[in-house]
Amino acid sequence: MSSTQLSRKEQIDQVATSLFKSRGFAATTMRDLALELGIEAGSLYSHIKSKEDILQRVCFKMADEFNAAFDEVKNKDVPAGEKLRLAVAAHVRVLTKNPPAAGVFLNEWRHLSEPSLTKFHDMRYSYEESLRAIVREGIASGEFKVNDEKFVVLTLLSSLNWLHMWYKPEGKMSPDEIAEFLSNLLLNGLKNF
Amino acid sequence: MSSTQLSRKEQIDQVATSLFKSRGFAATTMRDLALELGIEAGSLYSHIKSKEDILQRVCFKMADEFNAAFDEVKNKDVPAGEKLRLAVAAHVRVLTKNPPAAGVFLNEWRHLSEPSLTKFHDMRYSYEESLRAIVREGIASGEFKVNDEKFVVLTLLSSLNWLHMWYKPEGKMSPDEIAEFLSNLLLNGLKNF
DNA sequence: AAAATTTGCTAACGGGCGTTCGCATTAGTA
DNA sequence: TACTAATGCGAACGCCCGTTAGCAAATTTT
Repeated sequence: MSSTQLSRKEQIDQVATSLFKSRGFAATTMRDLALELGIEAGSLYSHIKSKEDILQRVCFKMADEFNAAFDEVKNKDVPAGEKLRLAVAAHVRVLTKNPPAAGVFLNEWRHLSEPSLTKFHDMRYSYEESLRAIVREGIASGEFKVNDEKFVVLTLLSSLNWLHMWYKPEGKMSPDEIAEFLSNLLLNGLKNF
Repeated sequence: MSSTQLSRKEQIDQVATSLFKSRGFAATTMRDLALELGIEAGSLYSHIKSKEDILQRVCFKMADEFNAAFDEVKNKDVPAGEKLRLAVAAHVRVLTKNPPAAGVFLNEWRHLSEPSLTKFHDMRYSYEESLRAIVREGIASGEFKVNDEKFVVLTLLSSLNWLHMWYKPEGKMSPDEIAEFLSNLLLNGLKNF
C-alpha cells in the first residue's frame, strides 16, 4: 500500500510517464493511456489539458529535481575531485529515484513545442555549465590532468544518463554504490580503479 | 559532387535516416519524407516496401558495420588495455562515419517489429558480450583493477553512444583523436589522464 | 439536505496516417 | 524502333489520432 494516495491527475501522469518511456511519446496514444487506467480516452480530459501537457509536467518536474539536488553541492568548499563525486552522487540519486520519469526527461523532451522547448534547452545548458565549472576548477588546480572540460562533461553525462535504461531498484547495487563506482571509474580509470 | 551516385532507393533511405534521427521514427511521416525528396508520398512505394522496411535496412546495415569493424580487433594478440583501445577506436570510427544512421541505430531500433526486433536484440547482446570478454581478460591479468565487467562495458558504451548527438565532421577533433581521448579517460581517469 | 466538485461515459468531429491502385511518363536496352 | 524497367502522379481507401461536447453519476463540501 502506498503511504500517500495520488490524485487522478497524478495517476495519469505516472502511467503516462511509464508508457512514454517504454513506447515513446509519439507512439503512445491517449487510448492506450486510458486503457491502462481502465477509463475511456475522452475521460482523460476532465483532468488534463492535452497530451503535451503531461510531457511538460514530467520534463520540468525532473529538471527541478536535478537542479535542487545539484544546488546542495554547488557551493561546498571542497576540492574539485570531491565536488565532482558529490555532483555525480546527486545526479545518480535523482536518476534512480524515478527511472521512468528520468527516461522521459532524457529521451522525450524533444517532443515539447515552443516555448517550452527553448526553456528546456536553457535549463539543460545551465546545468551542464555548472558541471563544466567544477571540471575547470580541477584543471586549474592541477588536480585533473585533462585539458578539455567540454568533452569531459559530455562523457560524464553520457555515462550517467544511460543508467535509467538498465537500473532496477531491486538490483544488487544501491544508488550510492553506483555513484561511487562511476566516480572512481571517471576519476581514476580502469587501471587505477 | 559525389563520387558514386545513389539509386533512388538509397536516396530515400538516406533522407529517411536523417529525418528519423532528428524527429524520431514515429514522428516522421511518409509525406514529410516525400516532400524532402520533391515527390509525392505514394511515389515512394515504387521503391520501398513499407516505412518499417527503411528502418530495418538502416538498423541492420549499421549492425553489420559495427560487427565488421570489431572483427578486425577481436583476435589480435595484444594486452587487454591495448585491445580495448582498438575496440573503442573501431566503434568510434563507425559512429562518426555516418552520425544520422548511428542515431537511428541507437535510438529508433525499438520501433522494429518482430521478428526483426529479436534478431536485433541478439546481435546487440553478442556485441556487448565480446566487449565484456576483453574487460574480463584485463581483470584476470591484473591489468584492470576493477571487478565488475558488466558495469564497465555498460559505462563504456554509454559514453561512446552519446557521441552521435554532438559529433560534427567539421569539428576540431578527428574520430581517431576522439577515440584516443575516450580511451585515455576510461583507462587512466581524470586524475592520471 | 443542498450545492459544488470530481469523475466518467458515449458519440462524434476534423484531420492525418500508411498504403494501394491505375495510369502516365521517362530512360535505358536490344 | 520496340520493349522494358524505372520513376512518378493524383485520388482514394480504411483506419486511427487528439480532442470536444453534452450529459450523468458519484463524492465531497457546506
